[in-house]
Amino acid sequence: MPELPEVETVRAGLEPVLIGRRIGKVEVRCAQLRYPVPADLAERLSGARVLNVKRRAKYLLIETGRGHLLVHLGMSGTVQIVGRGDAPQKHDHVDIGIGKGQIMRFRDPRRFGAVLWIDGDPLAHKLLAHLGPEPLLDGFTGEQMWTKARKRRAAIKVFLMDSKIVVGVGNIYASESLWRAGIHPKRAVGRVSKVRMEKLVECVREVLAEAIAQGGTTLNDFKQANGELGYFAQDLAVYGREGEPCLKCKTPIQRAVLGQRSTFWCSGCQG
DNA sequence: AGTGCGGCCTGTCCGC
DNA sequence: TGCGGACAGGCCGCAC
Repeated sequence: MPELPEVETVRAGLEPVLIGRRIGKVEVRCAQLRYPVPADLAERLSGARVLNVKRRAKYLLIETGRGHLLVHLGMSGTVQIVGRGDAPQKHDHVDIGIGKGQIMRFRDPRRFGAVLWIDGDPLAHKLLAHLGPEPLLDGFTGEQMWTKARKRRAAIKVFLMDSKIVVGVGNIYASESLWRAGIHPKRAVGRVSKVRMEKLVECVREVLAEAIAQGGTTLNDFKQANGELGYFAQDLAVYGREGEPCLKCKTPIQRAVLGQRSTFWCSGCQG
């Protein structure tokens, strides 16, 4: 489910609730996620104070006085703040007591997500150490993208979704950004000019920022930390619109599978 | 080194 | 109504 805007929306929702709270009871009902939830999570976490709620790529990093709790939402994960009396449902795998009768609850039907503990510097962790730049920060530039694209033949859309190139751009926002930039998703990345790469970087930034402003994209099950839905779905120009008219030129939107993922584009606007 | 694919899971929807 | 298959927002690890 969640790409960067969705994870950032969750982060922003958790931040004011969690900072300063002391972690209480930790209950792991199902430890078989993408990676096993550490057996000693409760003993490491219980009693720790939350200092910060951070994000790197699509990873949530909850900083405590003892270390970091890493949460990844995978395809179907949500994190909700609920009351202690709120009975867990089938896929509510991890509950973390946060005081004031509240629980931070991790739900993930498909179990592609992760809940891990990190001692020391989280950026040195194996999962985070080799990630590319954050798309909304200065390290993400057309120049840098263009340089990395030299002599590569991969499709620009697949390249854009490579976390070593840039993080956080998933399947929805890759199609959306390429439509805005007027670049065909199948174009070999080594044949995209520097100028068009700069345009693409600008479009990625715009799309992500607008999606964050709308609270993310809810297609099926995405929810913000407070249970609200995300409203960017109504602003999607190509994703999920196969056969419908392009918003700019009325050409029917095309769909194909690229790198095993559904890809949407307008053959009129994207050369 | 770059590329392409299998696999991890459950739920939903569609055609027969 | 039931059943098989395709598909779904992510991403690691492995072959070539």
